[in-house]
Amino acid sequence: METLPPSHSNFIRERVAADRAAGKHGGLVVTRFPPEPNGHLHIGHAKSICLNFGIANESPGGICHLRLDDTNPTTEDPEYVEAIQEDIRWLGFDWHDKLFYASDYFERLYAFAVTLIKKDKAYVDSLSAEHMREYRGTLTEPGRNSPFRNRSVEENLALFECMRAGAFPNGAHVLRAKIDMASPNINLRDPVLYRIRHTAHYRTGTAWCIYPAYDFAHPLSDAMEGITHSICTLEFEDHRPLYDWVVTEANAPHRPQQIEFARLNLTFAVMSKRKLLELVEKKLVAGWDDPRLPTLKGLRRRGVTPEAIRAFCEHIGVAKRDAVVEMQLLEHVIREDLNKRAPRVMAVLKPLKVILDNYPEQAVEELDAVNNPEDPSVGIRKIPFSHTLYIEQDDFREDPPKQFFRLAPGREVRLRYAYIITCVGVVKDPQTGAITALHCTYDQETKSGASQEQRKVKATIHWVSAPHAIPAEVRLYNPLLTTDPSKIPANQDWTTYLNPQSLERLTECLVEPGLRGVQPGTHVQFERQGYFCVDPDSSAQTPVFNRTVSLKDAWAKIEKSQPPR
RNA sequence: UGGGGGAUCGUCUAGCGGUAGGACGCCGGCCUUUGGAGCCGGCUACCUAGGUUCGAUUCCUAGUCCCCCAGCCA
Repeated sequence: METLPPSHSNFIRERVAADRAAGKHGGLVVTRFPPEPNGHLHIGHAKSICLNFGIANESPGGICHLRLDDTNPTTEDPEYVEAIQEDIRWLGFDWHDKLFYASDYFERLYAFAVTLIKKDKAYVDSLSAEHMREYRGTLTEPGRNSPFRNRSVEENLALFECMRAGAFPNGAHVLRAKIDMASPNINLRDPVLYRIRHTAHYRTGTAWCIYPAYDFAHPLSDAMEGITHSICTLEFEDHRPLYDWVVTEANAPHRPQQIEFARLNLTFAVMSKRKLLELVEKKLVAGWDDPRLPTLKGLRRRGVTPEAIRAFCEHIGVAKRDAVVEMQLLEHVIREDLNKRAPRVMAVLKPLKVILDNYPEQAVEELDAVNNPEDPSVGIRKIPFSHTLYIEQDDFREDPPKQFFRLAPGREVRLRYAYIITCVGVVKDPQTGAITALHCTYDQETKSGASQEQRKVKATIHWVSAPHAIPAEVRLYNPLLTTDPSKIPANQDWTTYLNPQSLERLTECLVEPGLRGVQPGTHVQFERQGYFCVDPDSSAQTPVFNRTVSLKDAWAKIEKSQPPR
């Protein structure tokens, strides 16, 4: 095979294509993305969104519904409903007018339940939760029938009606499917279909005090919407017989096909809803949009574009085996995307003063700098150059190790878009011995672009002009976890694996003057350092930058592999 | 342990009885006024054992290992 088909095929797309070819569902493709509004979307959801919307979009006449799966009023919140929609739109997908709520189906779902009761396929059980658990049996032992399993259809109908009417307290009764308490598939041992919850729902208010369970509401919602392919994650695989049972026994008007795939796992990332919520609630992170989180809001604030996320989802593929994707792959697609679009600028994160002894003290030159070597159409800009500059502390070594090409006493480097300079002196704090400034000389003949200058230097470093630079804050992010989440023992407090260095705030940074007043959300590359995104915390005087991802750093690798000196 | 799934380079992922491919990563080299980007080359894989077949990653059998299920969560 020489080239991959457009939009990497996978076993699900193949099945959908085969169904279409066979004329199943009249050749129609209707998918759905069914989040529960009890948390914010993360990159794992993005995989599902790309799959569901992607498949629909590439099928003629195909459509993907957005359905808020809001059947549990105790955990859900309208705040999430809005946020979910915002995130999906931001990712670049459109459900058109196909926005649905499971809660809108409550009346019809109730009718389906009545149908089931009338067929003697469901009954009201009055066992307590604890007793029900005992009656359910274990993985190896069959369950036992509830003593209430043989209630008459009439009694069940009456009881269920009373449940709806609010005659009973929470937990007094449930509606159960009547399937098989001895089934080797535990999900088929008379699963709960409805439970009593005297809790107001964010959409239906107090209209209901009984709420349908996932296993009942989901297949029927799919069926009512005419979903052809109901794509979900692996843990629902052994619910599929139940899904099919509900559709059949409730006499649903349509039979969707459930297909399961493996959810996304990412190294060093917190992906579980529970843990994400814990981080936010315990204020271990700044909020749902903390740039260290793999939430869509966090990634966006960090500076990851929707295009990069979609490319990532394309790269990781879709299969049924459990997999943990390396963070490096995400970083790669982010760099690939930002390399093409992010304008280059110069910023010094940890400044070291450089005095050019032979440069006129009051002189200022405007130098030409290329905005993006990958995109000539964005042109050039002017940057000021003067007698006093700042360079990166990391770009100078008093005692340079092997293969360190940057500045050192007696050595020369090129200043990007400017001149070649030579280090002629080191100023130290007499007290601490810390290096406070460098004296250098510049070579007038080596001005960038001057055609006569052929001299090669080993390194080019970035800089800013001291009198012109503006102060900035830069936030560097490192993995939130010190290990893969899968390697954390279940009996241990996972928060002990939080990386204390996950956020590094640098407040003494200096950036080139053109960055004054940049709009939040702007992407830039700080030359030689990485891609950064302007944070909403920025003020008119002081921009704040989030490091989206660093540039690949060949020197860091060399240095790491060198024996310690 | 009953049931349901899954095992292909370090990591993702292709393969659909005919030379095991791609991406990330890693290692070299070229190029370079970003140690960036780009370009070139290299590295490493079919869970095990049998069987069917001219030929098996693919089909069959028996194992092994991993994941999921005992919520009135989804």
